[in-house]
Amino acid sequence: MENTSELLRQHDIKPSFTRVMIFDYLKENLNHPTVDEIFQALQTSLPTLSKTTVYNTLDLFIDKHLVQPLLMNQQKHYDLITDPHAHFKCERCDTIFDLDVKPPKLDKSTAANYHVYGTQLIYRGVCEKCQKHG
Amino acid sequence: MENTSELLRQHDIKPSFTRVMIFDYLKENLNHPTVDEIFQALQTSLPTLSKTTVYNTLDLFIDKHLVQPLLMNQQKHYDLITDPHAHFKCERCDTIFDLDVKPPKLDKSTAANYHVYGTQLIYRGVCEKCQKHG
DNA sequence: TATAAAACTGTAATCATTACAATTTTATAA
DNA sequence: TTATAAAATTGTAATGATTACAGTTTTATA
Ligand SMILES: [Mn+2]
Ligand SMILES: [Mn+2]
Ligand SMILES: [Zn+2]
Ligand SMILES: [Zn+2]
Repeated sequence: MENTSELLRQHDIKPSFTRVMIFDYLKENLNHPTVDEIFQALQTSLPTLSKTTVYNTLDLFIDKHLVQPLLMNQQKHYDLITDPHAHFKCERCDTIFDLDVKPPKLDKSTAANYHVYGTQLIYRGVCEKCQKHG
Repeated sequence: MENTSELLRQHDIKPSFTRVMIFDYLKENLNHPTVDEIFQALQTSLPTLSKTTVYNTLDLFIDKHLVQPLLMNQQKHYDLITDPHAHFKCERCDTIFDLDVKPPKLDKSTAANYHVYGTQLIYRGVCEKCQKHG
């Protein structure tokens, strides 16, 4: 168990109470929550929380490369950047599953002209449950 | 040079004039255009074209696995499915560059529970031009 | 030629995200 | 401590890409 405040400071983020709460929520919920899910989950412990703050905080985390946004059709999902892994997006139920597959690193010659922050490997299709149901 | 009408028919799409035009535009413009770009480009040759038709047609192409949507923050970009390749998204100028890298295929055991339509490998970062500019 | 189905159009509604001004909290210095 | 400035947070309004939908045109079929 790591210290969130220290980790945020290491990434040039002042660890306000709200920011720590949002970060810890992401750490304990690696199932790619949306802004609404994060907002609703934290409302009881942070009654004055504003949805704008959730947006701002997540954008800050993304800027500092602590969080990766997963763009879905309807709304963004957020994933703490931990071990490199791939995702499977079900196009029926819009669930994002983790896959234990590492995205390939760009070789030097291909990456020569780019400054690469992060990598996403996404498989699109239909999950088992949705295949059965129809 | 392939015959578009025939190709569409092979994918259960009735090759209307509008659909062929939109498909051919995508074939000749592999730079990941948006709906607005497609719409504006085709307006001169199809003066009565509606933006809704562009949306509907692209959704149809996606359903039939002819086109892959690339989700950006602001709006969707569309890429004809041809040779497997990766993308680099510049987070400053929102350009999507093609990379000559093949996304890895899921091995049988990992893909056991999923029906995989397509794969996306996306590198996020800053392109050369944006690095220089600031 | 009549009828039905499919394709297309135009406008209105949706809704996640952003902009922005006001307020509260936190840091800094007299 | 107290005053002042900076940063963080809030709440509401605006934005804008996408979708819904009803009406119209085109195409297929009998
Ligand atoms: Mn994940
Ligand atoms: Mn491409
Ligand atoms: Zn599913
Ligand atoms: Zn750029």
